[in-house]
Amino acid sequence: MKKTKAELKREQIIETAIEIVRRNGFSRITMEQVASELHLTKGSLYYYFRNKSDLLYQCHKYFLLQAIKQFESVLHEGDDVEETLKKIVDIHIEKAIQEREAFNLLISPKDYFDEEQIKSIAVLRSRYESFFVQVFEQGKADGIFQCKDLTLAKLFIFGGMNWIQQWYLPNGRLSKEEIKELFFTYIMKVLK
Amino acid sequence: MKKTKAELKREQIIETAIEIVRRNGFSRITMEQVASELHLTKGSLYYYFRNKSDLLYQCHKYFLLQAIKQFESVLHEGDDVEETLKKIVDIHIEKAIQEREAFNLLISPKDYFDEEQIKSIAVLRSRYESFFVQVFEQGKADGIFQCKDLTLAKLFIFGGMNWIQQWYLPNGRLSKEEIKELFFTYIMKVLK
Amino acid sequence: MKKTKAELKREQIIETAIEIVRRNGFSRITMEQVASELHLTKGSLYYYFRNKSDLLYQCHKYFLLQAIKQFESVLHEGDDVEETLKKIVDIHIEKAIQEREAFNLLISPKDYFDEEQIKSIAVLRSRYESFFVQVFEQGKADGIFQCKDLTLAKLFIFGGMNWIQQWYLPNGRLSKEEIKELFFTYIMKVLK
Amino acid sequence: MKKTKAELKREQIIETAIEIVRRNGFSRITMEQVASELHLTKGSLYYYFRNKSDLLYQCHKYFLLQAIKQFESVLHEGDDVEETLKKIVDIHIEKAIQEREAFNLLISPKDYFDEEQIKSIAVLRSRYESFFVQVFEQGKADGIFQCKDLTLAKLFIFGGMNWIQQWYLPNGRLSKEEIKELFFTYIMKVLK
DNA sequence: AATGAATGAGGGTTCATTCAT
DNA sequence: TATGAATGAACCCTCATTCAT
Repeated sequence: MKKTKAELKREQIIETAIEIVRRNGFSRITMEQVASELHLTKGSLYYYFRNKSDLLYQCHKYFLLQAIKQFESVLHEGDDVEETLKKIVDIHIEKAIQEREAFNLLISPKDYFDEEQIKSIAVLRSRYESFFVQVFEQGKADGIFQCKDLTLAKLFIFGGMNWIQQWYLPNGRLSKEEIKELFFTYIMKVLK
Repeated sequence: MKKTKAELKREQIIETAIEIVRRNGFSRITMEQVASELHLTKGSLYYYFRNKSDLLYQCHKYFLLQAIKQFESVLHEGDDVEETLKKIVDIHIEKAIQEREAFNLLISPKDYFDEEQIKSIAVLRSRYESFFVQVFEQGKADGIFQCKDLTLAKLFIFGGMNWIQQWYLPNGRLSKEEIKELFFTYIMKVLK
Repeated sequence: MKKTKAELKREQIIETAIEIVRRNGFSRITMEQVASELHLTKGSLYYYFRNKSDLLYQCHKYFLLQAIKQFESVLHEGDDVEETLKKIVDIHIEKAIQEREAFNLLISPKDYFDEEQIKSIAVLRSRYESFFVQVFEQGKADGIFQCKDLTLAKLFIFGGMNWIQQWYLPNGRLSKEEIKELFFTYIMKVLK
Repeated sequence: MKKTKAELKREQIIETAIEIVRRNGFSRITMEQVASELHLTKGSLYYYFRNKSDLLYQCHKYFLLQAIKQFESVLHEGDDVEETLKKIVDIHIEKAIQEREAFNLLISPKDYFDEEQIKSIAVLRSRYESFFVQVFEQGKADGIFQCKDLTLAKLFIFGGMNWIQQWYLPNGRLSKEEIKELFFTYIMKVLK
């Protein structure tokens, strides 16, 4: 189970790349930048990653896995449906706000990756989203949620939350907590 | 009120550019491509637009204005709140689906434009969104909507709708019409 | 002796071009700029001038002729050698300072023009310089100047004066008048 | 104290660039040309220099430093004021004649560089000019030179010498040596 | 493992110039 | 006379990628 040196280095590069995305935005990251931040040369990166797309894909994966882990620990707390939902909504919104740019690693790049990579990402995404799905289904089973087509509702709700990234400003009219609170009520309304 | 030749040409270029965005995506459009598609040389474009950013900005504007016009004609039909809302939701969703990449012209580029342009876009965007806001407010005045914080709700709802662009597939489980129907019910739930 | 309309327009263009050189520098003038300042289009300039080089050449000529006229009126005042020299030195220095950028019209562009134009400019330049030469020769005839090789001395002196353009600053240690005064003494020293 | 390979290459590029300036003139050098002359691609130059302005700045610096070195070795010969002056005047004139276009690296580009670069160039220039200043001051201290305002005189003299570049022709009436000789006498006259 | 050096394809921009109307 | 439209050649610059060492 031990990681090889190369694997550790690979992780280190990924973490640095994510950090850069966080700071400079997804679209503005360059191989040069990643390398120099690690005191490496551009060329060296190609020892660890086939190309830029590959590196970005790994970042994507890494970021999603981290988020999944967070969700898992929440689910283990065994709260009731509503409490659990509140918690994972809070986490997701927190990410959308806090990570802003890196959040794009969680959501889009669509046409950036090849077939293979997209498939693999799709799997992880759906694992990520499954936490919401599970809670929704549980709520349905418990008779709390009567919403038609929970799968579509999930997409609507995700959209609402992810969109935050587009408009949120630190010193806006509402505090982060207020937003979370209100969004939760909207989500509950949709589901009920 | 007649348009000069140059203005017509400018529009033609804008339409071509939008078409290219539709096909290839917002981030992959080049001046070269726009020019060649119009049987012009790169240089000629600069007769009509100061630079790429200017062209893209004009596209943005053009696209938004078109959408606004559509909304206006709907509003003039003078239906009740719910019917009006259904109509503009349909239009917006239709755009998100039909335009896909060009839809990005309606939403994001954030850091691509300069101060001035961003301001001007902000004005148009808010005009676009104001159609929703009006309906929401009317609904509130009519006592139909009890939702707390309609401004935030609007953002939530927009997010939900815009997100469609990310997941919609022509031959998915649900038809376009079914999606519109269901989304409308979600939206109504949020607002009530 | 009347000037045709076209000739007048040509002059007007030349004057505008010189004005632009004055403001923006010799190397940064564009046809576009000249045209727009005259409320013309680029294309129209080519009705009056074969090309940019031609326009610039005409400016050169125009500027030189003006300077020559100034000198002529001074010479007609019939002062003695030293007084005359002081006057034309003052005028030349004044130009170097006041015109700065346009002054380049008086001195260099070397490799900008074609054979024909260069020859023609050479003639005018030498007419311009001849005022100095005349005074020098007169001084020699009068026994005031003993300097070896007045032709070379002239070049040395011109260089000294023209160089002002490179270092002069409006609020420098010395006033314009002081500079003129001192330079005149240097020049006299060289000639004696 | 050894130079790295990269530094050597950088020097080689600089030397090539200077060579091109010598041949084609300061204003007509292009990155493309520099690259092709070195059997490199344009892109490669950007490995060594941040941009064209940077390359040209380095050329400027290189050229000035070479000239300074030459002066230094002359000063170490410990001649008297007049002999030293003759030597550095000869060197300067030699450069003005021999280098012609490249000589512009020594004098003008004014508005081509950024603040930082201009400052750095100013320092080197003043170091270059300081050799003349030193000799002038020594001459004054020795009672040989009575000239008023040596600083201004220096500018006058520099102008006279630099101007050579504008008019010198290899097969002119006077040989290089004659010019140097006569110019020296002019300079001495100004200073005395 | 890592580097240094080089590549090459692209992309944006400027501008003198042309020419039919 | 003048314009509007278009051209095309030049140029600068970026960056992912390669590869011998």
